[in-house]
Amino acid sequence: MSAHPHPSPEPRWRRLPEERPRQILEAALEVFGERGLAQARLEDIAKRAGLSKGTIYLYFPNKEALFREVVQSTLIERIERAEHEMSARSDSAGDQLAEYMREWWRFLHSGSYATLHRLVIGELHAFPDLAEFYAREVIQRAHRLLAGIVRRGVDAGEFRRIDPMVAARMISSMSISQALWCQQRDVFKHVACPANDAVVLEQLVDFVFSALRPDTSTNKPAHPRPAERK
Amino acid sequence: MSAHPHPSPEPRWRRLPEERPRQILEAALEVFGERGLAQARLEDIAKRAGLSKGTIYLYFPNKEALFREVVQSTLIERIERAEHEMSARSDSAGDQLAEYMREWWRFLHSGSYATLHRLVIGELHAFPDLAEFYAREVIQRAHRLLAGIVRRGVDAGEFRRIDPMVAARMISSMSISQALWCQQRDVFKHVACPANDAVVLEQLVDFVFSALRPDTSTNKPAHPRPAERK
Amino acid sequence: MSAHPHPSPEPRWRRLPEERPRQILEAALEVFGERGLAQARLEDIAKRAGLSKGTIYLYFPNKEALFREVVQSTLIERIERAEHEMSARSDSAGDQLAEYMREWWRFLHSGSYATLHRLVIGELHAFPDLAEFYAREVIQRAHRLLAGIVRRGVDAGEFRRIDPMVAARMISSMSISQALWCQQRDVFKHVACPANDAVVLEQLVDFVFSALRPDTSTNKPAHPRPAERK
Amino acid sequence: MSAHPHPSPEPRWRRLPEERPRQILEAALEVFGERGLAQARLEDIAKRAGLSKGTIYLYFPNKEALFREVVQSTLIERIERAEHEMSARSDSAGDQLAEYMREWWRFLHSGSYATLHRLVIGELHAFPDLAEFYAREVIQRAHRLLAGIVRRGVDAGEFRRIDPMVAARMISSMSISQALWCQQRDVFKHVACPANDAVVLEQLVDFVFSALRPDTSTNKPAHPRPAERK
DNA sequence: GATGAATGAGTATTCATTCAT
DNA sequence: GATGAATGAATACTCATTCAT
Repeated sequence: MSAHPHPSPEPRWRRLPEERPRQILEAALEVFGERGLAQARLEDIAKRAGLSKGTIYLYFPNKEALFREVVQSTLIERIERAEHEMSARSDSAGDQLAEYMREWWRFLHSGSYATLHRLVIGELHAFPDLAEFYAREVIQRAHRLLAGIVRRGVDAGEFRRIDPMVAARMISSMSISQALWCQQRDVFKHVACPANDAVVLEQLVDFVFSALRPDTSTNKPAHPRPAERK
Repeated sequence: MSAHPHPSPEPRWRRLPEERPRQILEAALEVFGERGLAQARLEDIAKRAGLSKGTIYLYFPNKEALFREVVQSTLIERIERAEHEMSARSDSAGDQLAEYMREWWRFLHSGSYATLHRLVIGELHAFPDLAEFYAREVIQRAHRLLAGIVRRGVDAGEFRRIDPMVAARMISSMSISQALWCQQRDVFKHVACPANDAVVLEQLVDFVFSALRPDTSTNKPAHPRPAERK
Repeated sequence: MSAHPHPSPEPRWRRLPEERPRQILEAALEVFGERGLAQARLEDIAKRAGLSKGTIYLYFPNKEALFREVVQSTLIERIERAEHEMSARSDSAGDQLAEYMREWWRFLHSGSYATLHRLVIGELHAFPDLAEFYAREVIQRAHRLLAGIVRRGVDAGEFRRIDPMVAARMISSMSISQALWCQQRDVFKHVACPANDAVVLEQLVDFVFSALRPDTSTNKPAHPRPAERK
Repeated sequence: MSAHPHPSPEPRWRRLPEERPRQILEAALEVFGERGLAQARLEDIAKRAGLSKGTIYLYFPNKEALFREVVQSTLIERIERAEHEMSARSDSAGDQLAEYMREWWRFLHSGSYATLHRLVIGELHAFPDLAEFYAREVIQRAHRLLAGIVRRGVDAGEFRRIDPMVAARMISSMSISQALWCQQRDVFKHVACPANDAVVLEQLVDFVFSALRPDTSTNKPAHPRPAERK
């Protein structure tokens, strides 16, 4: 669903120009990522794509539509690529969970994810639809996958009884924040783990598995119910 | 061409110049939050503060400085207010941890936090110093507190042996993401917990306590080590 | 004729404030001189005069009027001071001419003259009346004086037959330009005489006396009449 | 919202982009001349050039740079044009001097010279480099030429012994001031020669030749040395 | 009188968008 | 299709002027 050539109703598939939209989208992602939506000038994007300003308008009706396309098409592409690389599944839910967290981490850890996250959050006020798209197509998708694995683990007795969707939310939320911190270590030096990013992943996996490990005693340590906070 | 404070003919006990900076900062936070830095017009901020354009320049040298001030001063103020409300401490580390998570959640859950988070992340490219400030003064501060509590819990045997800073990072990272999802439920409806926000907090607490509970059985369910880690 | 206190018809002569207008005018001359009319901010003038912005408006209706007053009153004052210092006259026209050129040079050479000249020329487009005032009250006055001296010299046979007004114009025009060059040596280093300013005055006097010296032979060197240029 | 080059519906053989800089510079010279640097609105300049505001910025980075270009390029162009018109030289230094003074007068007498002079003097405080440029490229150039002619005249015995540079300075300084007065007769009516401008030139030439004529009698009418020169 | 906080008209500058070539 | 010169809407910022105190 990329690129609107003109108001004309998609006459024929362009030959070479078929490459144009992708060129433009890639250049746009870079420039939007570096300068933000408002500060990115169409001319810079054109230059980066090796085109001229006017050409962009042959493929996208305006800057806003270009921005939308950049976010949506890049997210989709990255997600699909990530899912494609999902390695063959092991048997145990535990193994699968660890494997998936690793893939997920690799995805989150990429520069383009960090860029898109920033753009989506930063323009949430003007493009709530993009944020929703991102939530639905990226996070929710991960949630479903994670929840499925957890459910099997619970059913198999590998994990303690826990609402699989809750577990999925916990896992993804942790991963997202920390991947961002690691990805932008210079800015988040005060909060990111000082160690190697691979170590962070292990810490995440470790924490999750601890939280999911079955109760051997009955002594889940009672934690205070907030019931009556004054 | 005389000065019109308002079109409305209210004489109003104007002239509380000590209040001006705060008035302006509050209006600016609102407008920046609604439109983003680039789209926020100084004139709108002025109008919202009940002032005129020029007045802003009596207190802030330019839009960028105003933005910085908005972010920094609001963050500080909110953090201080939050810490001030920290309730008296219970004895057990567990109780304390739950209490602190509750406060932290309340803070994260506020509209102004969500707004600031969005602004900081969205302008990270242009104002990395603000993001660093946010990381240092907000997240790192929480990390230290959380880590302290966890350490005591570990020492007291309430919690399993875990690096307190790692635990702190896990707790804060989960909370931050999920608070954001809850805060903007309409946009993140696909990923936020469909239940009440208070329930989310309980899920968080529950998950954390599960992850921290001491190992009674065989130390820990072996989870697969990433075979190919080079 | 300085200062308009208010639209009110000059009620009574202010006591101390009588000093205010002068303070302001002096400060204004400085600031206008340093920055030019457009770049001079009323606030700077006020600060320099040790007053506050609003006070200026008690004495001058607006910036333009202040500018007019600065130019006119300063010119008058400086001219009057200069004429007052005119030394006692000698007998011979030659002596008188040299004396007057010296005084005139001293006047032109002062910083305030250079400043006023710049202001008047620079704002000629907007304040032609000021330029006319300057021409009339400063240059024309000098012309009359010079012409009178020359006339006596011609009558006495000290000088050759020459239209006294023409001679006056020659003398003043040379002096004005060169005084300006000397006054702003740093800028006009390429055209001002490299020697001491006193030397320049001597060169001027010398040149003028050469031009005025009587014809001993009849051989005023014939110079080509432009009559029939191609 | 399409481009309107003019309100008038002339299709006009637009698109001569090579002409743009000149068009703009000419319009700018006019508007700067009429209103001064500060009061000249870029939009007026654009309108006068038959362009729109934004177009100016395709050729000049900002108003200040445009102003610099206007002054420098116009000065250079006018000087070169003037020198180009310098008529073939006669033999005698006297003839040459008169001829050159005529050309110089024609140049000084032009509207564009007067305008530039006003602009340069008026903005001296903000653009001293322009004044220096003017001094170097215009006045100094004339000085060199004049001095050369005078030197030959002195060597040939046509003129009295005089430092040629001093003579050059005298000649140019007189000419500049008086050309300005004549050029703006309405403003300088009190000081400019009431006669025709051609007459003024003749008076100048006459005065200069008188000053340069050789001494036939006792060397020179002693003029009073400033007694009190310390 | 004096002050200086507040006002808002006025403009330089940017850049998405158009369209003649 | 592609280009990039031209356009003009949009806005940050300045500062003369006002007026409540």
